[in-house]
Amino acid sequence: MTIRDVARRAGVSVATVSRVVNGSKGVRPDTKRRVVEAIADLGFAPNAAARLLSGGSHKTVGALVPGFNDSFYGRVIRGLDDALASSGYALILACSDGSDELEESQCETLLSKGIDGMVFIRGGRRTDSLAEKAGARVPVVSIDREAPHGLWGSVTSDDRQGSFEMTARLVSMGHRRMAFVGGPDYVSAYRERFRGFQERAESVENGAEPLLFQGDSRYESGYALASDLLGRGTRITAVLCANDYMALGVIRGLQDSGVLVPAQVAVAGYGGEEIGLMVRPSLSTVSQPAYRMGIAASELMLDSLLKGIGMRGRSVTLSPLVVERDSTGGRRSLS
Amino acid sequence: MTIRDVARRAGVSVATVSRVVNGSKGVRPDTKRRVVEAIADLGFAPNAAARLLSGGSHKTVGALVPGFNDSFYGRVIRGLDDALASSGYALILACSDGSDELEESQCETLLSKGIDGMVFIRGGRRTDSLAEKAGARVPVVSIDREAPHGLWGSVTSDDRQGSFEMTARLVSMGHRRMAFVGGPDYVSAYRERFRGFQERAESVENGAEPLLFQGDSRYESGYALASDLLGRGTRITAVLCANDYMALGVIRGLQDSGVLVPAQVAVAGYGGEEIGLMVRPSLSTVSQPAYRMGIAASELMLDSLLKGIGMRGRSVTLSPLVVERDSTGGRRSLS
DNA sequence: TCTCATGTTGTAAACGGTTTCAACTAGGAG
DNA sequence: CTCCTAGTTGAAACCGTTTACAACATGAGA
Repeated sequence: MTIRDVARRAGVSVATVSRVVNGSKGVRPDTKRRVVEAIADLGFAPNAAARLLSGGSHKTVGALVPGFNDSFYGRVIRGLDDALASSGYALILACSDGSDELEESQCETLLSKGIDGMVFIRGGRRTDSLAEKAGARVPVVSIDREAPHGLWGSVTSDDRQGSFEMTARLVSMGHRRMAFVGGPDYVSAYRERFRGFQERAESVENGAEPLLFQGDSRYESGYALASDLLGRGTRITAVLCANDYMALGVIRGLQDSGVLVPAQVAVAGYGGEEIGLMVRPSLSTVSQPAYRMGIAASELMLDSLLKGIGMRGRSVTLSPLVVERDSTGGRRSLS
Repeated sequence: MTIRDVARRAGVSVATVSRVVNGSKGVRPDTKRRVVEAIADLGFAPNAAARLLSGGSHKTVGALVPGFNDSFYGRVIRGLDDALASSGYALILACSDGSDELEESQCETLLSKGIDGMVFIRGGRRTDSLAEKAGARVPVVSIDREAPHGLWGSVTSDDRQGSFEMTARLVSMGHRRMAFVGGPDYVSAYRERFRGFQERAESVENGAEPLLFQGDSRYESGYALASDLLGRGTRITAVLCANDYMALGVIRGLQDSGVLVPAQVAVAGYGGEEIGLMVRPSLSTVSQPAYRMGIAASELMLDSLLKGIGMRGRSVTLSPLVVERDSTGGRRSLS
């Protein structure tokens, strides 16, 4: 079933069929009708590979996602897709499931589909080198991960600021001894979140090292760390976690040890996951502008695709929003 | 940068380069070395479109996902991807975001990438007609949605059975007046879940119509329906929801009205979402074998792709698992 | 030396579209 | 009637690969 079959059936040349299929003008109405009929009769659908080969583009951007557990990814994807779609571009995804090897092969898979651009969302240990390789072929934007030396486009939210502000809120509520539950070190976002915490906490703890507990970003690790938090000599009154799932884990862990949240210990998360509204106590968190990050990444991408603007050094940083809910709400401000 | 450039640089013909690139044998070692060097020097990467056009296949399957809020989708995707990858197939995704129009265009996008097969996960009102169109081009499998007249492959879990069993558990715990919170009617899974509930509940309620409250599958609708549940004359002691998010909403709604869960009203969800473990009371639910559903769908697909087995009438039904946790645990069995 | 099998390499024809350019048509102006 | 222009249409080149087949070289066996 090729364009030639259609041409034969309609009694015209392949060029004419191509024109009809692509809506080019310069085809007489009745000729066009004949062709359209032939297409319908034969159920013809143009071969994408041939089309792509012969000059065109798929008008498609690929995105590599670590997984779908965090609603963050879903919101980013919606932003990406909405903005790309309005310029006629499509988005296809591949899932690395947080594995470094898988990430590499999935990246190759996407690239081999003839995509026009590539978006990396967060990613793992080796994502930078992948992005560099991909960058040699198509424009690249990374989301929620800093591009080393500004080698490609990046969209982040100001994790340091968000963390700083949330910590400041905790301090203003009277907390003096606080702990941070961190995530894997190779995620720049997690490092920044600790930095923001550190910067605000330090000034209030008279030189005591800010307490850092290392988690793996999942609920279970938060749950497990709860007992470590309690085991400390100094009494911790507030905990900021590098993401919402660990925060939930910490809350459950504390509760299962008989500690009241927020009355005895305040707990805050980071990310603005929707689940934070569905739990009791509802979770205080720093909400990431995920949807807008997707939009911003698309805009960077479209600048490059449509206007040929290079990616080098282009980066956008959005501001997160501190959302106070019940998990930090038990204490009244002492100031 | 084409195969011709490489050929020129290595001083061989394009055929030889192609042989080296594809690892075909019949190339002298030193010739091969020269070609490999030329490829490395030039940074050559074969053009996928040309490759695809000239006989090959991408070895790629596409999947259409409604969204990424439910962890169900993530688990299915992992199953799909794992099983496909072990046969050398890749998976690419597109997200319909629950919108019917978007679903159509995304489907077209995937198809136009030259995929070898198509998987529909759940889907919306118009998914069947889309699947039919897609089925004319490539093998199709639908997950968690029945294929009308067995026109293409389908993998479901036995929603009626799961619902029936959970209801039976509630009955055996002494509940006599129960309600069901349903989801959108066009999702066959939701209809089946109601049927299972109905079948078991009827026999215990002396001919009273089983109570059905219609939700939209989201947390908020569950929350909103909680007051309706309370408004009933008859006192409801147990609620089964068509999915976990609505169940969480119902629980929060009841709690906010001062009703104790599970002491006064037992609430169960459906789906086995991971979030069910992170809330208090932890959520009783019917766990869907999502990962295994992904695996099963891949197997159907690979049967068709590798062995040429037709899809018509092929369907797999897996058994869900009743998971009792705290949200139904307050009552002791009266039997 | 001739023949033949074997191993290596090159030529050219697909694959299914898009697009350039030339050719043809019809109609209006001069 | 001739010339020119605008509107349609078709022939053929091209996109970058794979692969069937032909061609050639080499060494062994007769």
